[in-house]
Amino acid sequence: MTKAGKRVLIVDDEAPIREMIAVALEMAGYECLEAASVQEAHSHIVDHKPDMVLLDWMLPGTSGVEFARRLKRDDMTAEMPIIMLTAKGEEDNKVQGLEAGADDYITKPFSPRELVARLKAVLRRATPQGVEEPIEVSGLMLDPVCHRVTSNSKPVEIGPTEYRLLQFFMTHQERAYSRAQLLDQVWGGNVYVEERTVDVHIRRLRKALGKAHEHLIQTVRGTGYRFSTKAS
Amino acid sequence: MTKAGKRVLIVDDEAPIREMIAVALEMAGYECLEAASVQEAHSHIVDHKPDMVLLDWMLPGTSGVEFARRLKRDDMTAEMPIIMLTAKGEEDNKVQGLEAGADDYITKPFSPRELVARLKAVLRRATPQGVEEPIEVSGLMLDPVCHRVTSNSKPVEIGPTEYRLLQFFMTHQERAYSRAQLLDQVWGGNVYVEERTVDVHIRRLRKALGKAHEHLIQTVRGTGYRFSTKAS
DNA sequence: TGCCACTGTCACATCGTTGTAACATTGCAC
DNA sequence: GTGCAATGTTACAACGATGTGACAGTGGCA
Repeated sequence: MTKAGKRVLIVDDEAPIREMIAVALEMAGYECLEAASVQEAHSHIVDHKPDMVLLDWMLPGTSGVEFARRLKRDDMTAEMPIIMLTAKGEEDNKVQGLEAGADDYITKPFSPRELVARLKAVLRRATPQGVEEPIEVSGLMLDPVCHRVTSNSKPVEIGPTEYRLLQFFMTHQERAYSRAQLLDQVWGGNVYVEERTVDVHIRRLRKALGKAHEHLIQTVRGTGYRFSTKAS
Repeated sequence: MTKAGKRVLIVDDEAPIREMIAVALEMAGYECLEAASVQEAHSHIVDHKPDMVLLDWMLPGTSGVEFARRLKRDDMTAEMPIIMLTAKGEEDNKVQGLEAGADDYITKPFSPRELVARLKAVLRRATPQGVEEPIEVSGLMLDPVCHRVTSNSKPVEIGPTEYRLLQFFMTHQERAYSRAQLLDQVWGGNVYVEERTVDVHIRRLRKALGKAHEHLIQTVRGTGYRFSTKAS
């Protein structure tokens, strides 16, 4: 699953565009499914469980946005990353698209290179599929299903960013990450945020974890941070 | 390498613009090279091997796109990230630019802040981290991934410089290095520090390693130091 | 509309690290 | 052994990196 090319479902009513995208993705090592309509897309999703969806804005019948919203509402597909495609000049749609739950947004026309890059970024960010097990480290527990964190059974109140940060750390223990890497992994590749912002969120996270567990997040001077149970 | 300011080549035929960009980047800690033409750019690339290129769309002679394409075709420069600059209203160029291999695309006028942010993001993405294996020598272990050193499984507290020094030694065992060579390799070529500074850091490193492993760092009188498992 | 949670950024405080000098010790040549 | 140069050791001030609190902007929600 990690090694094998991920399955990407391409939903667009124009065959040539689908084809072009498919070729580009296959060259990059992805496996492609194509759908011209929402109905077709739906059956592909049920049958083949793609790892992500490339969704055109304009579709006959149900619009792309509506479909995206539907996918996000359904438990079965809520975790599936979506990239929306839209024609030039409809930049305004961006907001709607992202609000509907899309993970990224590309304006047509786009280069294959850009497409693959964004797709990679989105997939990288996407949480591993399947049943997500709670992670527990010496009394600190993060439950992805309930989206909840407890420290020695006491609930920990943290914002979304701190949650993602903690989740990343708990799924990548012991390893040191630079601020830049954390921005990539936790914030997403294409945002422009100061590196110092990471420090602030680290601080917030530590504070929320309290004395019981703040030591798990270690500063690696001159490099970044690390989540580790071993003393530094 | 990571720490040192990256070298950025600015290619634009208008001197004031180049200058403005250069000032912004230098304030952000980057080293700038400027070129007014493709020819000039080319020789800069050959001579100074910049880490990335800021390329104006409009250039006398060979166009920016053409130059970008050329860079991507050449093995030597294929990996070099490119950000294209273009005047407002030429949005259509975006596709061509990205297809030519540009990694990002900025529309003039832009804020220095945006420029630096994007540049950072592109550089971040372009620097892949290799899979680095831990190195172990008779109970002394250095793990580059975790950025951690242990002596017989007990953590060793050292600063960044001592860490780099130890890493260098462990990847270059048995060989004697002069203070000058160590400054070159560990501190980086273009810094001026007293050679005696090396002695101090050697001392700090030995102290941190403790009796168990300090003997691995041997003094080569009249020459420098050596990391060796054999007794001197 | 106003409230509230969250985010990103800044300014300032704090702490670790760094390079250097000054002095102590060692080893070698004579 | 003596003298000298090389190296070990320590202390310290300057600097840079990180911690910390405050703030304004944003968007959701009642």
